[in-house]
Amino acid sequence: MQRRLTQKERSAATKRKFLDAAARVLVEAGYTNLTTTRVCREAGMSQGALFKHFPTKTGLVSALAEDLYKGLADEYEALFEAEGKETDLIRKSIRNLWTVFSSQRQMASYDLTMAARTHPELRNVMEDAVRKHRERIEAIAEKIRIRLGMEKPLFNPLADLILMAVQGGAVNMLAFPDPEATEKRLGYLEDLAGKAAGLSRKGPL
Amino acid sequence: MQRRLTQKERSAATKRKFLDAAARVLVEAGYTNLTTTRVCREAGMSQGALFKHFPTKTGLVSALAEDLYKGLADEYEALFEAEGKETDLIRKSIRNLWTVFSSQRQMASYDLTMAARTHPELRNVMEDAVRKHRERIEAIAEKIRIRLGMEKPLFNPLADLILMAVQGGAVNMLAFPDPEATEKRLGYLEDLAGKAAGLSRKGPL
DNA sequence: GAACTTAAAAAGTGACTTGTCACTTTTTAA
DNA sequence: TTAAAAAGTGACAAGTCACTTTTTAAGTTC
Repeated sequence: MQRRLTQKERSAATKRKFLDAAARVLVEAGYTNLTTTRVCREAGMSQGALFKHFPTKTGLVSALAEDLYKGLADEYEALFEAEGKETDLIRKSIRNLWTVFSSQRQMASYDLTMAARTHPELRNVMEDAVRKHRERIEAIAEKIRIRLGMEKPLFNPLADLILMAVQGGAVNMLAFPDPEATEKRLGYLEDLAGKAAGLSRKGPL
Repeated sequence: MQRRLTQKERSAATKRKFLDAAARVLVEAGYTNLTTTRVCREAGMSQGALFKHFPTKTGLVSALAEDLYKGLADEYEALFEAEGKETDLIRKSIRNLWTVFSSQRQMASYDLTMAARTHPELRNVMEDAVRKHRERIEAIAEKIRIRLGMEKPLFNPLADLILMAVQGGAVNMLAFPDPEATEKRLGYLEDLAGKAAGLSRKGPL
């Protein structure tokens, strides 16, 4: 027997339903097809309910953007924690980064990023979300640096480049998947990082 | 006195007008706001004229995608040719790549890329255009490799990584510009490439 | 449990979308 | 010169969009 929900719970649950539905629509159909009508259908709710909780479509999309980026950083942190104190940290960190940046959720985020470019209100929200997201990723990178015992002047540029490359690889891959080429390029990245780390005692790369 | 145009010329000129107008709309307003009405207004032509030359919106957008990618590769080739036999080829090649990949035209292409993800017909066209584009860029990379006298096993992974990183940097920059961070990261890339090239006589990186 | 408040559903509304159609103007060919 | 073909016009049909208004149901308070 299901206990009856309070208004607050009902409200929160409905909001969540809409955000999850919107994320699914975004992944499946892209921002072009992210209509309020479709989100409502996906959520199994009415238009009225949507506009009660998110007075404008921009409001919904902004909330979605924040939710997506929070989820991405959470996921990366969880993957990092799950590694424990294992060896081969560099390789695994790159794989983790790749896992996150090639996910459906990231794809949805890129879709929103492109939309935000010409949508000032959404843009402001996303600029903020992206900055916070980046800070969380950099915080993890710093932990990795300490574990590896690498110096900042060597590690930081390397980490920056790896992040750039993973992002570039991901945006390509998400649009036009090519698993073989992707795997090859990930290998290059791992080699580079491995060599650079190996050289760390002998001076900068 | 303006000489009369043949039908072929008239037709070609009009098509070009629509393609250029569509590109401008795409850059200024994004794919979300790329409507046939707006393209016609921008081109100073009627709706009927547009649909005479491009029977569907998808047709117009597909033609636009091909046109954009062709323009991007042309631009990169032109920059490469303009370099002549100068020194500092690596640094300049990275800058050239960056120039192309951070251009308005590239931004428009990314917008279309995201749209194509959930638009099968456009997707097919773009997959093709992107492949051709990549081949042209790789052909130039090969010329650079020969000039540098580097071995393929060293150069090709490096070039791949640089391309990935430039793409990643560009997609970030186009959406959320940060000239300072961008310049810093470009510097990292140049350092990496320079060091790798410098090591080429002593074996792989 | 009656009175009140909030949530959700149902049924609009007007603006905007792609694509069409009947018609005019320009170019070509005989 | 004239008939046919091609290019271009602009109003409009059919449908979808974001959002509102009206009605019903659920939850809260006295």
